[in-house]
Amino acid sequence: MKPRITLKKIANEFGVSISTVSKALKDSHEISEETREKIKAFAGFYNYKPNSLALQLRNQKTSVIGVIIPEIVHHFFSTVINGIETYANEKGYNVMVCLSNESYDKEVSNISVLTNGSVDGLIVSLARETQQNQNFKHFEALIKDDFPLVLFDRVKDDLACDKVIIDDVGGAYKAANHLVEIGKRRIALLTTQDYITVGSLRKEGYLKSLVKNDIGIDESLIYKIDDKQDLYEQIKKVIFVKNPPDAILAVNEIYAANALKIAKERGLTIPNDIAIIGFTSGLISEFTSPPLTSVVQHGFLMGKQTAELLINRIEHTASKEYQKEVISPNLKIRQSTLIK
Amino acid sequence: MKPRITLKKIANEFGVSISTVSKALKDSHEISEETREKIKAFAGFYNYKPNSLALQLRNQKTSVIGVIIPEIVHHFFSTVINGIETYANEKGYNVMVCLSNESYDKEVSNISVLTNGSVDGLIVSLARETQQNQNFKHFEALIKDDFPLVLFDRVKDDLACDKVIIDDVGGAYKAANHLVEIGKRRIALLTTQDYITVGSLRKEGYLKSLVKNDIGIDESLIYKIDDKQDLYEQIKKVIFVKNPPDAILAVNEIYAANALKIAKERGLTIPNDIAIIGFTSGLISEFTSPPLTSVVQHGFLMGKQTAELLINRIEHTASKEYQKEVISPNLKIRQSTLIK
DNA sequence: AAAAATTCCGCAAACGTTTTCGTGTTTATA
DNA sequence: TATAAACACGAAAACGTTTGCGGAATTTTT
Repeated sequence: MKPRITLKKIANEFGVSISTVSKALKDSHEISEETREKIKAFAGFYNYKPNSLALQLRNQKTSVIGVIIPEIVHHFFSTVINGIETYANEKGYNVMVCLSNESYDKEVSNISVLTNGSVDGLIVSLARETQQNQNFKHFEALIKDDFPLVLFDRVKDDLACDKVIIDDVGGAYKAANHLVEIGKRRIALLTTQDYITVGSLRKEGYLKSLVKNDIGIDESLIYKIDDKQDLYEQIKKVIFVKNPPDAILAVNEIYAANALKIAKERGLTIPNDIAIIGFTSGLISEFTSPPLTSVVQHGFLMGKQTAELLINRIEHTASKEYQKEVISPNLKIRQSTLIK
Repeated sequence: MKPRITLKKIANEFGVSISTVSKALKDSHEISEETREKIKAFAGFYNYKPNSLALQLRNQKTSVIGVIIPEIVHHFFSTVINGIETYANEKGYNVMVCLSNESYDKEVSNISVLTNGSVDGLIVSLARETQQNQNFKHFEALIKDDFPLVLFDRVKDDLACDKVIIDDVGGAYKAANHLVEIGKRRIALLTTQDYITVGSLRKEGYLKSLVKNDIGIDESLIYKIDDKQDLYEQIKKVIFVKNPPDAILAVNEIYAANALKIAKERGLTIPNDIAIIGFTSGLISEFTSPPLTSVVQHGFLMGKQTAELLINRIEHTASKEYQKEVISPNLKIRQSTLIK
């Protein structure tokens, strides 16, 4: 790579000082018009751009936001990043993306790398492992130093920082109510292992709905899927039973789509024999047949709000108190729950 | 945010010079063990980390890779980023992601921002607008300065830089051949507007296959979809005709999934009445019914190779010549082309 | 006891920028 | 003609780090 042109080189070219060049390029009245013009012409010709690192160091500000997410090949997370990027860009920030790959160690090391001065603030969604081992020392250290930090989606409640979450309880509640309204009583829940916060919150909404609708809770209808094992086989055990449920609420799109596929394999008609709803973030639900009714999550909005909270923090326009913003999901009704 | 601890502060604490502190922390033999230990203890206690900006400025190296893609809410691009991130991380680099949103202006400004010293190299996939207006001045400027640059997927051939592309011609060729093999003759092509390179390359493969299989080319079977208009209506015109095609080759997943949906609406059986293949990058094809045969694109591998080329460039371990790596897509056969 | 070697540390430059303050020269004012 | 003002520019510090070199003090060698 060719060495970039600097103020010093321009200064040498004209036999003036660095400060003169700097001022000339900023159209300072301190510099004569003649000098100004020739310096600007020269700089323009060589496409001079101030070195960003030098500026960042001097101004003690990078205008970069660090984002750490568990994975990026995931419609929900990429949608959130899109929201973050959009808002951040409007405000003159760039985005540095790091992946924890659900690993605690990677999350810790990402945080360590990003907080060495290269970003002004951090947006994080917790790795699965972190949620599992409940070790938050790396975040507590940040908080102790008042480092601008916003958690989204997968958060830890007692950490003193801004948070943006989906109303998972409400979403599951709405979805389960909908299933009851179309006449279903034996509603199975396909959820995650307990330590995944969103999974247990959605379970909470599901239970709340059953109680409200005077439907007894049948623990045998609650299936905790293990993501590390074969999905298909696990979900098969939900449907290939003597007396299958008449509805399924799945906490994500993949579970729902698999359930749909398996139900059809068993010859059940949808939604009459069995209705299915999934939490969604992607496009799968739209293209299954029948298309799946879904709880949609507004990832873009979430990203924007997350970025907004963070930038307010960075620029000290935030209130002293930490905020927790809750985004309500929508129920998008499609044919998998549409009884004629 | 609390001010971070610096060498200077540690130096003041012990009444020694900054260089002494720096050396002590690096276990230099120039510093007495006593001084070394107390400085290290103090630094450790306050969790000292060298300021990355200062290091970057001094070393003239950021260890950051800039990535500019048209959009991120897209399975293919997020998979590529995943590959880039994985490889870059192994090599000690971080990744800064910017979105052009298919806009020429945004692409130009992203490049301008990223090349002001904040990244060591750039990975780009061209915005749609850039492909349209064929203006590559911003890249030519980079190339003139020998700035490390790698283009992937949506590339411009005559730019003098490394490139990684999918063998789109070969992929479409394979796919069309497969359709012929299962007995189809009236194969419609759902492609993009001409200026999208991948669209026209896939068209090329399609045509090549027809020629090879002695099937006459019927221009009326080639549909150029406009992404800015309603997909559903456009694709409807392909299938709701007097004499619909007996197969469809779609240049992306969404076109294919829509075609499938519409074909079913028209009461056609798949694959007997009409077989469908799509280029894919996402999960939709797996969950449609029947599942769609797809040309799969190996985005992760693409990302890794792209990052590898770039880092070799940055670290001068690359050969003088620019490389063009071609990744062959696979044909994943599913029920939409499986004739019993 | 003198010379040489070793130990321990500080100075200063370098990376590239901005900005305050100072200074010498020219021009305008009294 | 002396003084004040205006003009045009430079020096230097600051952001935080690394590192070659020099030097004082101590220790070892001859």
